[in-house]
Amino acid sequence: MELGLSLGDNSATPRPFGFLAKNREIKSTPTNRGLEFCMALGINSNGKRLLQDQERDKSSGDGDDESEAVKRSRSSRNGDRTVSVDPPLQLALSWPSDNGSSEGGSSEKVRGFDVNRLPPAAADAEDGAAVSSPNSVASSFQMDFCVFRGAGNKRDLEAAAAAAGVNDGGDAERASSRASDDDENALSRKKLRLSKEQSAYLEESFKEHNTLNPKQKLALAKQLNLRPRQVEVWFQNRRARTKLKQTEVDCEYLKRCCETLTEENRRLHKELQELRALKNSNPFYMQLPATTLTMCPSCERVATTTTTTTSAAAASASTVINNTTNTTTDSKSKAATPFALSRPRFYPFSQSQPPHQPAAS
DNA sequence: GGTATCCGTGCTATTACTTCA
DNA sequence: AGTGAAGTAATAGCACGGATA
Repeated sequence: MELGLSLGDNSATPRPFGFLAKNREIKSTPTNRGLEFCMALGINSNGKRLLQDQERDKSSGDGDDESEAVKRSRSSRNGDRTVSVDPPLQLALSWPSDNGSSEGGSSEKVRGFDVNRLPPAAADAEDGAAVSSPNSVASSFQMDFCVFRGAGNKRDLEAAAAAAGVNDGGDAERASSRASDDDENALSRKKLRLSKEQSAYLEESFKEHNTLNPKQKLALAKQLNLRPRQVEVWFQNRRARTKLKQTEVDCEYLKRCCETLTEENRRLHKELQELRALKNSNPFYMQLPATTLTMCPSCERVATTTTTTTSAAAASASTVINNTTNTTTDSKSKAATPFALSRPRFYPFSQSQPPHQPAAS
């Protein structure tokens, strides 16, 4: 198979960079379907990603154009001060079939293309000379292309720029070497799995602070030989996991709470019925003064006992029932509920201490 | 001082991939 | 070997706050 690479659109009049303005026009032209498969093939680590994106665009049809436009606007918006995230160089890739046939054949080849492998031509193109014509402007763009696309996305661009210092003379080199590091990662994985050491270290950092400032992010990334974006994503996902875990714990707690309250309510209702029945059968039975009731000093609630069989106790029991049914609306009564369980917390870290809970009465 | 815009960041939902039972 | 579930890296989109013009 032979790869034919051409700069600009396929029109007869080559205008090296005119296509940048016409990009979307080209893309939407049915006769240029092959042009969708352009730019960055095998040039750097993100060649794979770009190919995947193009493939996704292809498979999802024109419906994705809008989101793509949004993305573009976002990236251009975010990148306009430093560098454009849009590729400065667009390589139009044509796939001449052996029988010289149609675009169908070319798309078939596209489908058969292993995005995880460098195409031979591209592998040779690591130095940039193999893809572009020697006299073309493209070769002078090669470095920039590698550098900026290698950063991956907007946030990496920023991070890389911050790490290297945008205007420093040696930055391109540094960033470029980073990009080539990414090449290895990107080519050898579809999805990175962090090593145990990396995960453990990130976990340790997360224990100290569950968010990162840019400095910490960069330091961590450097230390773990990861991209800052990866560190950022890891922390994001870690926070999400923590929150999810907490939600599960909360849910479990509320469930238990509900069960306990239901059971207690049932019991008190039953007791109340018994007391009323007793009162009706014997109205003068043991009228004890209310002062015999005990009050919990911490929650300021009247403690009821199952052995109390006075009318006053019945009234008290009734109060308890009313209180328990209002626990969701009245915070005070909620806190005062004798069987109110302290809300458990998911503590991922051993050093974390649960908040102080008042002693249950 | 109020307003609009830009930018960075976090959160959430979702996807895509890997691992394991 | 095939499969579904669980775990998780990665992406996209949105909201919000701070900085600046």
